[in-house]
Amino acid sequence: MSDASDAHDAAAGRLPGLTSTLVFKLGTLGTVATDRFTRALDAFELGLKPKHVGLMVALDAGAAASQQELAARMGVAPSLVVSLADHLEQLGAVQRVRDPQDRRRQVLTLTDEGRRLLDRCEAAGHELDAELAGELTGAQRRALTEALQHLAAHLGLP
Amino acid sequence: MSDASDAHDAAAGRLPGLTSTLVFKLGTLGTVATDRFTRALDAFELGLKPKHVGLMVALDAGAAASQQELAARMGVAPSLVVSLADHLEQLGAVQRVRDPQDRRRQVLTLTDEGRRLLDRCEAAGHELDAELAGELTGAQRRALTEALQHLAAHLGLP
DNA sequence: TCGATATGGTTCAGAGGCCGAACGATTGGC
DNA sequence: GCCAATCGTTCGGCCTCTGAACCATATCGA
Repeated sequence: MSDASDAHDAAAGRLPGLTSTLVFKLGTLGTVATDRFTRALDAFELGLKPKHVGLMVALDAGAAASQQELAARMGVAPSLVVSLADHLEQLGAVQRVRDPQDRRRQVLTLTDEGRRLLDRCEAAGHELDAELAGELTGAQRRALTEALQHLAAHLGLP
Repeated sequence: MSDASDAHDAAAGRLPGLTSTLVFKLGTLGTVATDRFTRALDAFELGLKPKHVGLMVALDAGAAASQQELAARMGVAPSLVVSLADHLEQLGAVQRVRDPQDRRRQVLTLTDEGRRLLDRCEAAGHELDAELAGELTGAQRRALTEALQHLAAHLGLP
């Protein structure tokens, strides 16, 4: 990890710097990414925020789940899931069904409309990918995706 | 990017999924990263948030700058820089000096105390890096850092 | 069977972060 | 020497998210 820029910093009497850190890079690039994604969603004019999409992804990922389970998966307060689900239900993207086995639980499922919406989000995601990583070589892009995949897996994320 | 998991999804009648997207990965991992960094800063008990560190990094990166320039660099409203600088000044990490050439401008500089503080943040960053990427091979980690570097450079970030 | 306790969902008030519109101080153009 | 532009600051408000109530339902124990 001692590359040319580090050597330059050292010559200037400085440490490598926080900017060479993984957390820092991930943090800043993460904000940029969600920022752009937010704008792309705004273009849909459906009042969607990244968290709405996060909920749909969580729904799509596993078996039908209660709102509490979803909140846990998303690392978010259950009360937030309520409002997210409210909005998605209003859009017809999500369906709330009382679990007959336990009538306290609301089982959320993605409707066909929700699938279509999620597909649109995915398309937007790919566009942004091209925009972001357009100047990376195929190999670089592959390495990046793979490394991020490892990281996510290591942290127990989707 | 058609790998095994994509093939699996396709077999299940699904598209590759938003989760295979770069924006999505960057977004989620970015939140995790800033989340952990925030907690690390909390341990300092100085009331610091990632944006404070961002300001210090911006100060450290270039020549002495006015608050407007810093706001532009950080992609943030000038009024926010005021409160960030207020707090850092109160900690003795930053110094405000009126530019004699243009007495409207406040020139911010990092004090020695600020440097020490920034070093502590960097140390925390490296700890988190070890925690995050501990299970990656050296080559993977190098590839990741390099790719993120490319991305950041392409977007005009530090 | 019935009461006590726990759990899922919802509502609501409020904390926290951030922006945009004002405003005073200072500058540069004419 | 006035007028417009610019810098920093203050302040009001929006938006997001959480935690504490609350009702409905379920489970446990006697």
